[in-house]
Amino acid sequence: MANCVVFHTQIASVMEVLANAAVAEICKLVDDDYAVFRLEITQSQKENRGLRRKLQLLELKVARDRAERTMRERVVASRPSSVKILDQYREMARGHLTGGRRSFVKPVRDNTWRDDQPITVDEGSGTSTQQVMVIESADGESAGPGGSSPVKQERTEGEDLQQIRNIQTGVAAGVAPPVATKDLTASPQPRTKRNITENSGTMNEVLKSETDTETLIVTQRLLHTGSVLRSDPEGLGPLGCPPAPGSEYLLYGNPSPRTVHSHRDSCDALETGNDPSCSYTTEIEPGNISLGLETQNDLSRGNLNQYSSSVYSEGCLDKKGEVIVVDEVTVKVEGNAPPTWNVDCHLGDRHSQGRDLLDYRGSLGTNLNVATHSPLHAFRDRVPVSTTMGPSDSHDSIVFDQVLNSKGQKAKAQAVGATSDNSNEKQFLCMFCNKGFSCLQKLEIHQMVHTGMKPFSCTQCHMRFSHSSSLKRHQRVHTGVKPFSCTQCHMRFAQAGDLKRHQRVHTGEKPYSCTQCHMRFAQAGNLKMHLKVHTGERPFACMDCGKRFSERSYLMIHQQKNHSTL
DNA sequence: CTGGGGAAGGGGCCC
DNA sequence: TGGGCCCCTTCCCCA
Repeated sequence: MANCVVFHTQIASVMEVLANAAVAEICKLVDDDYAVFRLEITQSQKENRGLRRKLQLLELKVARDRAERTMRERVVASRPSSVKILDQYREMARGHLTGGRRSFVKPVRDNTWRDDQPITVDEGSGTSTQQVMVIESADGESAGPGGSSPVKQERTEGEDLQQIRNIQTGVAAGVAPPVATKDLTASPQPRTKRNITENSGTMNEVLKSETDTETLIVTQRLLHTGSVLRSDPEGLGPLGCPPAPGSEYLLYGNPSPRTVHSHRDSCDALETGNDPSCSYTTEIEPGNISLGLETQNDLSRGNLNQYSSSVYSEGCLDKKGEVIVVDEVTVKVEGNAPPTWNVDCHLGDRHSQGRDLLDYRGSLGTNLNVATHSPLHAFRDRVPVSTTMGPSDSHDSIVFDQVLNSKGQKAKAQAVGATSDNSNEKQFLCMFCNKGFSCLQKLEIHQMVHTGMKPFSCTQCHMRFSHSSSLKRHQRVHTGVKPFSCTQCHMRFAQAGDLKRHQRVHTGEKPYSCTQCHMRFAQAGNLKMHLKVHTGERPFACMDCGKRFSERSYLMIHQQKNHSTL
């Protein structure tokens, strides 16, 4: 019995020891796990903080962009007709110039600047600057209290503000900066045209007949990837073509090379010795707009479309444009100006003929870091000013971004490679089809085929065109003008080609023959349609009965007759 | 009703 | 800026 008690006692003590050991082990495990968990939690919290910070930055950025966009829209909407504005340089240079340094041109008459003093914005760190030059008349006071114009804007990103201030203050060396850079919140200050004249002596060549009552505002906004006053990498116009003598591509600042220290990329091969460092301005003046800056020397040809054509389609020509070139154009024409040049990009809205764009939509990737020489960026980034733009803009912009982003790198590479070639022929290759063009402006126009961009819009309908001539021809649809009359009959046609085609009726000419039979046709389209007879091609199927037709019109007739519910 | 040809309307795009 | 060519679409007519 006593042994039994002793045995139990021993068992109890062993059990207790074991239990203690187990508890200690458990506690150790718990402590270890707790430490691990705490470490993980700490890391997660850090990640959360970082993400939250990023989110806040993104939200701020979005809000700022939205506010800016709203501001611009208000500006465009409320801009008095007598105001002449050269503005809207929004991130145009994004992608045009990548990395490296950006310089902007010293105002010629600014005494505080030494002639050899470059203003350089280092963007190597990836920080962005934006710069915008705004020239407007004092009439714009009506747009805001105290003459403050909502146009003037300054947008900075992150450290850019400080960078800009450093530039402005540092460069100006404590003296009044060459141009008035104002924050949106800054109280409006009266400006005089001296602001302009102080900026550049060359302005006076353009700013004729200014009145003393006019106030010109020049605001610089450092651009995201370059300056408004950035020198054109190729010494070309906004269309990339050399400004012809007499053209109004304004050389902003002293054209003397000693005053210009501009960023040059690999396109320098096309540079001439005289570095213009020009900043191109296209200034549009609707006919009813009284300008503070007399740049529209002939309002009688104020057909905006003509103007826009001259601006955008004749960059290679020796064309006298009524332009003050400070920057890109802001065009707003509504009302009685028949055609409208929309600065926003219009992607092809054709259904059957916009295949190029549609094809690209599907194949495009996104690369936010690519850059392109294509001024198409300007279209993308510009503020839509035409109220004719439909709600599809955003989508268009997205698509357009995709086009640009995915193809821009290639375009740049091609352009750079082309410019390194001193040959004057076919220097610029289309990034889509590799077709060569001798002029960047021609390339730009050609690339509208691929991008679907249609800057020429009809004010009487929603048709848009990539060529001004197409718009002009289209307008005969509205006017009913048919200048081409048949000498054999009384038929009249709006297009010369229609007349020529019609005359085959009289001549009996049928140049299109079927290879499968002996049928001949006067029109190629009719032959093509006829060929379906041989191929048995019937691509149009009725959704209700499955019957197939060779032509859509047959299908439509069939549906109307047999499935009238449609 | 369907299929097919003739002809015109109109836009894209190059030169 | 316009000419010219090409293309697609649409309408009309007829078998």
